[in-house]
Amino acid sequence: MESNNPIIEERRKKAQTLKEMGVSLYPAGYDPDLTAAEAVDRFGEMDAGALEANPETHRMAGRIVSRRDFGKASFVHIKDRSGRIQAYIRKDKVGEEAFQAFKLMDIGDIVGIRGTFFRTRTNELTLLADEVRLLTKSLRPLPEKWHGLTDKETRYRQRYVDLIVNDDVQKVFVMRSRIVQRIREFFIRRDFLEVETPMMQPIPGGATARPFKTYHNALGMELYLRVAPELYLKRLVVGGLERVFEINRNFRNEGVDLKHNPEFTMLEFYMAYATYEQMMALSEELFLDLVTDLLGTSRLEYQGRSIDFSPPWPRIPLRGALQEIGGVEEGILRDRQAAADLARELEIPVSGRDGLGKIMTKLFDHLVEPRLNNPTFITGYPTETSPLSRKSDEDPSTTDRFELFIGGKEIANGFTELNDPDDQRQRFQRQVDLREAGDREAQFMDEDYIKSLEYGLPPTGGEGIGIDRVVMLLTDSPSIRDVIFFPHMRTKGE
RNA sequence: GGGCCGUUAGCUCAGUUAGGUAGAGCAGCGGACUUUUAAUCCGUUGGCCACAGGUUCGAUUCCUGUACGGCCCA
Repeated sequence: MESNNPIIEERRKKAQTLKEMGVSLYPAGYDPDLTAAEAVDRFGEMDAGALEANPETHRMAGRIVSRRDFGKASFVHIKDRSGRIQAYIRKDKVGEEAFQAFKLMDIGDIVGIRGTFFRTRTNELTLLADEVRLLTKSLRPLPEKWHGLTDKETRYRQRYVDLIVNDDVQKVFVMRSRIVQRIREFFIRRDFLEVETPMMQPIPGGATARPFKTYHNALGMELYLRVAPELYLKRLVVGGLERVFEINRNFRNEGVDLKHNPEFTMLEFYMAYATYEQMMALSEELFLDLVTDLLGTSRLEYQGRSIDFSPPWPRIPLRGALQEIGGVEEGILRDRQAAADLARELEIPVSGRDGLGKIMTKLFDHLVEPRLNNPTFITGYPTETSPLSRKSDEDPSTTDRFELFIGGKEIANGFTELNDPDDQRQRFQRQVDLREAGDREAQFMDEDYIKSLEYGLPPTGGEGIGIDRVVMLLTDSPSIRDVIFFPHMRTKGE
């Protein structure tokens, strides 16, 4: 395809020459005994004299990321999983033949270097090579050292290049891994069981979203990629597992933007005998644990704004938030027509089948959500838009449900679970009616789930947290694509 | 889905004001150089200007469409 690229041609020539010299281009394995970070740990405090007196020899391996040549010597930086370290290769140390071979190695090649440590005149800890071995020949040129790779399309499509060149990228994904690990520990410590439930479901349930459809040949049936694990996890609570959580992928057939990728990672957890109020308290604990452990403070900077995680976090009913923060008059929130008129004024599309509750949530998304910077719970979601939540004992038009907003983004959604099978059937039926009226996001009737409720789901609190968005917050990333290794993009024709 | 913007060397970018078939830095290649770190110095190669049409004597430049991307809105 790019065989006419002169740089690649040049590298293939070098590879050929190396081969002819008897150098293997792709030897098997190596045996490094030290990483860059370990080298700094072990020798970072030693001064030039102490290092000189230290005869320890080590083998290190990594990719050459920079190179400064002299006639009979060269400085390179190699990069391994822990960081970068400089090495100094001298002809008189490695020998004539090896130095000839080294001259044919490029930025991008992966090498193994054995030697002792010393300090340069500029005091940089450096590995003085007595052996350099080619471990993998690289045929493609890397982006330049100074500006690096900034083109977003290339960064996402060729994440491997992004990772080689942009050190901060790896930091984001290391943080992502730590966040997930810390979340696991948090729940396991509280006697939750980590479980896995179907990603392919005959009836996609648990969230209001359009699913992806697929087909199972042997079973001869249509399946959907799950939009949420919720209904399966609650079946497990029916089965007596009482405290379960799952961290896994959900799939939603919707657009791609700064906050949405068609597949994303969700944490859901369910706790028998808990209420949505306890779930809110648990959320505060979880986030405080994450932020203090991983960032060392209860405050973080996100896109230039400071977010303070110190509990307790405000809990504001949806209606109240619309009035106090959104500036909507109370009367409008009692009258479907008035609310719909306001929405249209704000250029928010309203469908004829939207009830007052649905319109209120649309107004909320527009007027209030972007302004909730510090962690805030919004409660009292309309029953109409909450088909799996328990109705409030005080006001059956609302539910025992909350959403958590941080940094102007929806981060979590939790509620006291609806465990009355007859009520659940009616709620599903309402969704089915909406679907028949043309709402492609409406949910399906799930008879087996109702059956499970008929066996008895204990009073239970449940919650879902969007992991990608949490990672965005803790890594100060503006786009969800920055926290997903391979975000979805259109394939490019050749 | 709609609007605006972008796509020029491996990478980062100029150039197109008012049409005359392209330039820099880095990387590469050749040479000098055994403590550099954006190494330095001398020399030098490299382009289907995203793709397809149109206008024109002539298009990277103007027009239309397509693809992909970015940002904003829904």
